[in-house]
Amino acid sequence: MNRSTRKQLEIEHREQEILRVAARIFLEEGYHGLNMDQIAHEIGCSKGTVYGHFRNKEDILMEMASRGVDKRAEMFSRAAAYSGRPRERMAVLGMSVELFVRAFPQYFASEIILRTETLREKAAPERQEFMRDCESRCMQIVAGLVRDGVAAGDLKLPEDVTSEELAFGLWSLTYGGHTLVQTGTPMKNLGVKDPFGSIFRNAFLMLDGVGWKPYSHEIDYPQLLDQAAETLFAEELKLATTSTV
Amino acid sequence: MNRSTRKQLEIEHREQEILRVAARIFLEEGYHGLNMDQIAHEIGCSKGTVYGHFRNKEDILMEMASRGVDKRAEMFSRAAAYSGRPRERMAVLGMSVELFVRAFPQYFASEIILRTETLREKAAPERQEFMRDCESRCMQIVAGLVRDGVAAGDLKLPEDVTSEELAFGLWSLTYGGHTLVQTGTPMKNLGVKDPFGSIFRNAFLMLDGVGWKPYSHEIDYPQLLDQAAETLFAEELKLATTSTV
DNA sequence: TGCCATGTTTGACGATTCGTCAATAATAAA
DNA sequence: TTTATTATTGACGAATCGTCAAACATGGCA
Repeated sequence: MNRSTRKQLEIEHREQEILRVAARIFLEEGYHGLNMDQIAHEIGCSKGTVYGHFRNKEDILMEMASRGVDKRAEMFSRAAAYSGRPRERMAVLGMSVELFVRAFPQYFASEIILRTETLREKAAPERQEFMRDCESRCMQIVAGLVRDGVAAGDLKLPEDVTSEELAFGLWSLTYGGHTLVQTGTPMKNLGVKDPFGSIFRNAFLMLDGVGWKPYSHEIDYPQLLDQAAETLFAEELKLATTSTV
Repeated sequence: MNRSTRKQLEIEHREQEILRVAARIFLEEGYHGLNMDQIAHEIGCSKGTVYGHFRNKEDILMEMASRGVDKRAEMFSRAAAYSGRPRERMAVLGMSVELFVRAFPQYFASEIILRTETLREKAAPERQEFMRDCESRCMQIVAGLVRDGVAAGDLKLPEDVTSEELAFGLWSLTYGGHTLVQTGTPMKNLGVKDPFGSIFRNAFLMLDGVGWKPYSHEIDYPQLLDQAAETLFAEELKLATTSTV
């Protein structure tokens, strides 16, 4: 290994360090608590060096959010490749969203804050682009599962609804639901005892509404999901349970 | 009118002015473009005076967001009191959300940014409380409509779904959907030609899924909604169309 | 009217964070 | 060893924050 490569590696390693430290600070101290001087201080380099990697705070958050969505896309792939009928695999995919949000709250929180456009656009264009790619991949996997269902004859889409539009609906519902939950909205007081389960059941209503078989009452979904969680997402499951307790 | 009352009115009037100016700046320049010095300068008073009304930027945004949700609750009431069967009224209510988002983009944008908890909690506790009240009222109206449907025998809730949980589902779906749309997510590229319509149709799928009659294909909903928009929301409709063009 | 008590407004101030860039240091090539 | 290139530093100016002692306005009273 020559010197130039070693240096390269050191620089790449620092990028990971910046993100690791930033994620911790962001989770603990929030948007305003996250600042470039502290990051630099904690990883033991100067502010200028941090700015060599990222344009600003939002650029760091965008990288963090993208990695989250990238991770989610990867979880979606695993779910989509699971055994069973398309709707069952969709249920597993839905479960993976909950697992993701609980296992990586910092990723999800960075996604939420970047839904404000004027913050989002402060990030480097390449990172914005990468974020869109990751989101697109997630959409494609979900829409693909819908198409699988159609191909298998398990559902017939209404003529005014495409598979992408149904995927968009599921995305809206889960994004919105988990955001409302994550933001201390006092769901308990509003009569929603089990918000996570509720998001799930509402997604099921949507799929029932489009006539996607087997309907939610026709299969023992809880058992299916427990099984799949153990098999496909053992690691994330562990993270999800430790980070909540 | 004695002088002390006049002074009172002047102070209250200034609070409106602050919000009016802040909304404009926030819409045009975003979160970081909104700053206390500029607000003070534009309404012609000192910064200290602005701080007499609001603790900080987030406090202003919280007031703005609350007024938006309050407005929405008021629109919901009108929709819920419209003529027709409960599901038809629910459709009208759903339409009012789209109208709201398009007519008052600044209100909705402030709601989105305050979904980040560390920003939200910088606002004065009373304002946070007021915000929760407004949200709760919206939920109650929606859940009430669901109960009306049940009472009318138009739907039977599954035993694991309460009317509040269904309302939460609709809230998640519309909040999430409009947020994804409002944040330059390139829906067109993702295969969603008509995002607003898509949110609507997905909500319909959910209601179909729970077996709420009359089903979406059984009624001429577009005609119903056009009619209701003219009758109930003439003013908002005008705002929505001018602000988009 | 003039004077005082009360409440309101002001803007200068210290503190914090941002993002830059000329100077310095480290590394690779000759 | 010398030189060229590349990476790192941290002091700096600019922007914004939130505060508060001093200045100002108001209304009641002699």
